[in-house]
Amino acid sequence: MNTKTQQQPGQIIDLVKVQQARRALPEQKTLNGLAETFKVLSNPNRLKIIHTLAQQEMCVSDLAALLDSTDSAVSHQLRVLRTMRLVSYRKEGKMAFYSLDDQHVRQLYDAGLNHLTEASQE
Amino acid sequence: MNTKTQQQPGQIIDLVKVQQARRALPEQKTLNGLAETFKVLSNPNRLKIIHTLAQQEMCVSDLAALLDSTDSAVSHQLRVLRTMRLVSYRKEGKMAFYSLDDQHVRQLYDAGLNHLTEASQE
DNA sequence: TTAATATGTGAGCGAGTTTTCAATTGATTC
DNA sequence: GAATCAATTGAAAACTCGCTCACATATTAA
Repeated sequence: MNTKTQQQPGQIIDLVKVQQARRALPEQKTLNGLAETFKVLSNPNRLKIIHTLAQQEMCVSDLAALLDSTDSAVSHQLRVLRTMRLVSYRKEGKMAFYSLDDQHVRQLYDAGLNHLTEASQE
Repeated sequence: MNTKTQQQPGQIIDLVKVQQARRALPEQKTLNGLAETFKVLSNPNRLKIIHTLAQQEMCVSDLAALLDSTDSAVSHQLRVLRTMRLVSYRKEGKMAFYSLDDQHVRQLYDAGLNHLTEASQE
């Protein structure tokens, strides 16, 4: 009659393997944090910001010029990075000078660059 | 009249700094590739898949059970990973056993985990 | 005070992503 | 053959992202 075409969970093939794999996984909270960290690095414009601010501080309008973007768009991106505590800024008059405030992200960025160049050599 | 409230490019403050920063940036192509690589790691379920397949092969329905997801959703994710050549699989009867096929991603994943745990210790 | 400039913000739109749903394929079993 | 099962697929729904636009805020200059 109407027993629905079983798009339900699905059958487990090797229960022991699944249980063992589940134990080997990091906590969900950890994975979420990790995904968030990678997500912030998953956009070319944010990568440019991170790359640049790792070397020197820069104000919003100069970043906008560098990225061929608008002040507003950059400001939105900087808010994301600020919220994640990856950048900090100092105010000078009407200007805000941003700089990178997290070495881990910087190292991940470098690791990514290295792996990319290594991978392309194969 | 109607001179629009200057949401245009915006004024450059320090031209030299912008030019110098521009020279220091990697090529756009490189940044796009880098962003792509990080994007694949920006989802908790894909991280679980990568973590698991780095240690052992597993079939689709067991992965679905492990992720508390459906066979279909997992199959879609695996197609993404397959397209990026991060996983490969062998067929055995009606089952497909997937495994990780890219050490770079694995290393980036590990680097991310390390940095996350280091960061939380501060 | 008025104007100009640098930055910040909320709403909303279009594009992209991930899941769901329904159906299909290919292998196995009866 | 028909039934069952693992996996895959295509389309649409649901959700997320990054941008633009219009406006707000804050500082400085006239």
